[in-house]
Amino acid sequence: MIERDFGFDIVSPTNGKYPLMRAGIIHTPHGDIRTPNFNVVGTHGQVKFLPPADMHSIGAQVMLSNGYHLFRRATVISASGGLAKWSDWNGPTFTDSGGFQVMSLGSGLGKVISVDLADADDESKLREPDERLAQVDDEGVLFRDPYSSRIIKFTPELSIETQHKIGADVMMSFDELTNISDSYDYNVRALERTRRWAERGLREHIRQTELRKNRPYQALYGVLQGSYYLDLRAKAARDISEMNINGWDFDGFGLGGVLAKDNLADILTTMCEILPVNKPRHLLGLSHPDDIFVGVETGSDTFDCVAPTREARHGRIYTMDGNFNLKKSEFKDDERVLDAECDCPTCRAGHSRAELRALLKSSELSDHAMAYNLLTIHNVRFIVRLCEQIRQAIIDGYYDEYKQAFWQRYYK
RNA sequence: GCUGGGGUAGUGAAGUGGUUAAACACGGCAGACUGUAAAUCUGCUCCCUCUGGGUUCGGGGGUUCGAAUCCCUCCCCCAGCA
Repeated sequence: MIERDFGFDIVSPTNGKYPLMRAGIIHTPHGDIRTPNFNVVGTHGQVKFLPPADMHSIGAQVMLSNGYHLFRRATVISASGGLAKWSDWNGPTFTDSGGFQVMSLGSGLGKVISVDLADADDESKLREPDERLAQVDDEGVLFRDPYSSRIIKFTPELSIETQHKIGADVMMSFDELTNISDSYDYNVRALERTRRWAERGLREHIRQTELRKNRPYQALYGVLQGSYYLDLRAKAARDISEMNINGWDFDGFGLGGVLAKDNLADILTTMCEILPVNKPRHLLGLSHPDDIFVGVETGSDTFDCVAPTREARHGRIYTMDGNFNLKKSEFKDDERVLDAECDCPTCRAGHSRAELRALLKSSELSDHAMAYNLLTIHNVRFIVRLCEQIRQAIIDGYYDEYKQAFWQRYYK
């Protein structure tokens, strides 16, 4: 049996009001991750407009990339010593499996991801099968690149093999994320498929781990689906946490496809009550403050989301008093920094809203790049700091007070 | 002064006798964004009492059933020649 250079320690006292909530430390070959933590998304192996030095300067702990997007470069990354070294981030890394793309390039193509239960069970909202860039069957997913027309058949085995080549500290099992409009019956079938894919992925993981004995151990998280159906969520939690092949099981869990905002707490509670306490859980794809609070309270340890980086580029700025759109004309002559209390390098350097707005709206590409960098630093720092403060509040026992104070200002 | 080209939304422009002029692009204003087909996407952008109605193609006049479009004249811009 191979030594697993991966572990999770809970460092917070138990909390009666939130029995599932915890602060902890995830140990990886590239360093410890203090949780709760926001993992910054760098799909293609680097965070857009946030180079490694900036990542470090704002206290980011993890970069999360994607095995699907890095598929063609996996061999090069492997030869360069793995994702952490290749990207020059040199810290802990996660990779996603490509499972999200089953939905984003498939049934939900071209649409904003719906989190509205009004769209639930309404199959008319689904993309027509022949228009999709991702076609699912039991074997795997056929991805079509719209630019090159290249076709890749992604299977659980290929996803895991690719993620092993990329060499992130934590990998995700290949799952099928369903659309909120998919029917219950479809979700039953998709969940069973995801369960079989998890098992195939775990087998491949064992094989790859033994093949790459000289490399640092890469943890594999099993991903749970089930849409907003609590019975399916419970089944997923049992199936994935009980999965065991020759003594091998999952090192942690990815909570996937949690799109229904109205139902978030119930979905997460249902899963985390069943999952073993001593393994870390990653809540896939969410980062709005209210989602993080709910996630933390119901037992999630790490988070990731494209929103802080994408919204920064689009001029949506996070502050303690809520968000604002920097592109609005009212900020044209606003000499204040983005957020008076912010400790990010952008705010500390005194960049004003007026200046940043001008850069963002400039016709010069180099000005855009400057604005994107400064704004991404700010937004990501906001979410990273939120997680740091939540962690401290959990450990020191004032979580509820912290949450109330934050909530009253942010959602006033 | 002469010759030629041209004046159409904030800007650049399509339209060159006949469906309701203003397509398209940029700019402007607002919105969206949750495991990144995203430095993206959507809407609005002449005026009004706005589910409708009205005014406009540099100014004036003319030809015609009908003119941004043809003619005359004036003004302005650009190029060349004096």
